[in-house]
Amino acid sequence: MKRNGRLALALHTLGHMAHEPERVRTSADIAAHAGTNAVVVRRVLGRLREAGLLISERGHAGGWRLARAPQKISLADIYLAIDERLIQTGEEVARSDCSVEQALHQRVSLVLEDVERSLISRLAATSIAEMCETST
Amino acid sequence: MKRNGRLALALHTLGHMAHEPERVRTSADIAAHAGTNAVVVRRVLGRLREAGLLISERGHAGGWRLARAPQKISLADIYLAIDERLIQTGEEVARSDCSVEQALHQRVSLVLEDVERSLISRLAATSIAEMCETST
DNA sequence: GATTCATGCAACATTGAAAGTTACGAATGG
DNA sequence: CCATTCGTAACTTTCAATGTTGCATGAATC
Repeated sequence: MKRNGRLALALHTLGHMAHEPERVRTSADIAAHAGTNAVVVRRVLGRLREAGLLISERGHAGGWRLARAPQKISLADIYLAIDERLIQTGEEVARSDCSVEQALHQRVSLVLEDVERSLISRLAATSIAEMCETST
Repeated sequence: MKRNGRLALALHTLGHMAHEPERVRTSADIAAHAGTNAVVVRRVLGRLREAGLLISERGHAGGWRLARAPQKISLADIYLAIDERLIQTGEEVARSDCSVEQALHQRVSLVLEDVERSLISRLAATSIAEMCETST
């Protein structure tokens, strides 16, 4: 898989799940479809499970399925569950004895946080259910 | 230096330059102040020169200086000159025989491009001259 | 002109995070 | 009991950013 992989994998997979919510998928199936590895899938989807978006079951008929109706899962839910920010905030490089550095960091961080909030609210406006309608 | 290094280095350096526009700085000086390497500095500032923000001169009294008044250089100018987008667009992974993938990509890209535009217009509102006023 | 200082640039090495892989344990159903 | 599937740890691979070295070029000074 390319870069930015976790979020892309999560969105893609949940998109398909929204299309057939009843179907239970194994990590191996998902990995094959996404062209990646089952362990990677478990790593990524594990975060979504922790966030309450997915349910996983072990054993013979086990696998992954949505934890709630696809209409109730937004792109923002997924974005927040995967800890992979599209907007690189200035990190923690903040402290510095250089006043220019500090002023700069403060100003830029403010803008970035604002932009991030805006991004999230835009993503929150679309559910994964709407995604597959669009693709029909 | 940490991650996100090019943009941070560029902003930091131009911030200082705005403070003392007349002073010509060598790559070595800038590198020492930023805790990095002179070649890295030249690589990064080279982009700003190509974008017309900086002027570099070789030889004995050579070095780097602003190409125009600091009031005329915005944070957006720097952001655009450094080809390091804070907003990771979906790259070129677009083409795929999977309709869910395509619908997803299209939707997310639209939002990201919009957010990117918004970021740039916010950055354009601040000049590097204003940055050092703030730090005074 | 020789020397010195600085950038320009190419080639290589280092680093670090993400992805991929292997291996094994635990749980579930037949 | 056995096949299946997730959970997780440990290790390897990959790749881009950064750092490093070396040398050519240009400009000022002697």
